[in-house]
Amino acid sequence: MEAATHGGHDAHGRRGDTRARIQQVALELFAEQGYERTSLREIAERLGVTKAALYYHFKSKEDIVNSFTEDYFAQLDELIAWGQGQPGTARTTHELLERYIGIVLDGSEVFRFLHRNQAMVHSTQEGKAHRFEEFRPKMDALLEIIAGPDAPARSRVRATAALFGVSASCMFFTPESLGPDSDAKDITPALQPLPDRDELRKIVLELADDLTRDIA
Amino acid sequence: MEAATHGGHDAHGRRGDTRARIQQVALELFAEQGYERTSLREIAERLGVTKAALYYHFKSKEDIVNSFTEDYFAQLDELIAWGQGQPGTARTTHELLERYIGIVLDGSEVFRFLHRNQAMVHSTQEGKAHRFEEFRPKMDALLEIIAGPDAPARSRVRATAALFGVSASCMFFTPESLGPDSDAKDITPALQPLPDRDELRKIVLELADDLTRDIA
DNA sequence: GTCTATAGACGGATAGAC
DNA sequence: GTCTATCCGTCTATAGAC
Repeated sequence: MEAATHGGHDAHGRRGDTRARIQQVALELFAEQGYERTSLREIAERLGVTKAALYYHFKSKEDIVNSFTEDYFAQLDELIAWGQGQPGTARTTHELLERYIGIVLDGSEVFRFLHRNQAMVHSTQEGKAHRFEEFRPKMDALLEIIAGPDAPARSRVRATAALFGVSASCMFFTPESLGPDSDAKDITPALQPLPDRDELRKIVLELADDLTRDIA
Repeated sequence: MEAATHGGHDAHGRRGDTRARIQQVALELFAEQGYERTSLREIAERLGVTKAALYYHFKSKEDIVNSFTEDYFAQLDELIAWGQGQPGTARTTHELLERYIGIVLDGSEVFRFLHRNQAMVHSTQEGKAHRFEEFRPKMDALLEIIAGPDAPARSRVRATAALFGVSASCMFFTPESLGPDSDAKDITPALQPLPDRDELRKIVLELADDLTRDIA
């Protein structure tokens, strides 16, 4: 990921992949400060370009968001499709959780963004149709695969806690948000030191198993 | 709560408690749509007054928020103080979780607001000092009481999952957001039917116990 | 592909009459 | 306590030059 893919004759450290850089900076700022509190001016400034340049690469502010949520949602869809085709066994639940954890861990910055902009996910006003609205139905689908249809309250609650406990843990114990600058502290004290990725994966999976062990 | 406290000689159905009504409507809208996406104009409109009227009761938009987060935060502070004065036993953890669940359940609308406006909680820009910033440190304090100081990664992750799994569950399985209007559906299908409050409390406490059973 | 300049809307907040 | 009227800032988005 560090080495250049083809030569690397960058002029002043930055190539012509402006589009990707916009996505990267936007995701970072949206996740950190929130979508509404981040203006295009701020994104442009940080990139050393002007607002108008952004509109060459994306047709709107929301379009930037959609560009990096698409991959994430596609992964969830794939997981759901897989889960729905499996028998409703404990083995399926375990594997589903394992894969889900992988997705969250891989896309933890996107997940952080979704988490910190929940308000967007839940209410769409006036024609605006961001892709986020697809988020909740996806979580519901996962819940139903885990708990099964028409499951008792206890099962549904535990499945919910598993999914969200796992998500929150992955997010809090993953320092991906820290850009190249803030290396030291930003991390809440109670979380330190951060476990490494594989250890975290194991701990989180165990915990999710504990929550879903005895449910339908 | 339904009966009037003193006579009830309301003119046209609404008393002079405008301030309380502002809080109520604002909380509802902020929780539903998000803080930034809710304008003072919208709040005023729904109350049948003008923006300027709001400024008689509150000095700013943020001031409205602070007015209803204060109680909630005070309860958390009380809980933390209590927890810090207890021995680090399993019994303490159990009771702490029980009380925490009570707080979240009682103030579930406020909690929903905090959850859906995470971006505000995490980044404060330019002098603005909302009380939210106090939220994360409080959660950290609770985590430390549960896991103990210098606990291994597994303990800290499980404590985190317990706290956030519990919170998310309480929020999702509590229909308090539904105003007087939308009585039927708004609730995500996978959660229905909603368990009653006491059943939910029991289920959630059990789950939290499972997660914190074997940790420091 | 990136810039300057600007349109057009809407936001929070205040002054002062009633 | 509530209203009308208004100020001033910022935002998204676009037009058109280079």
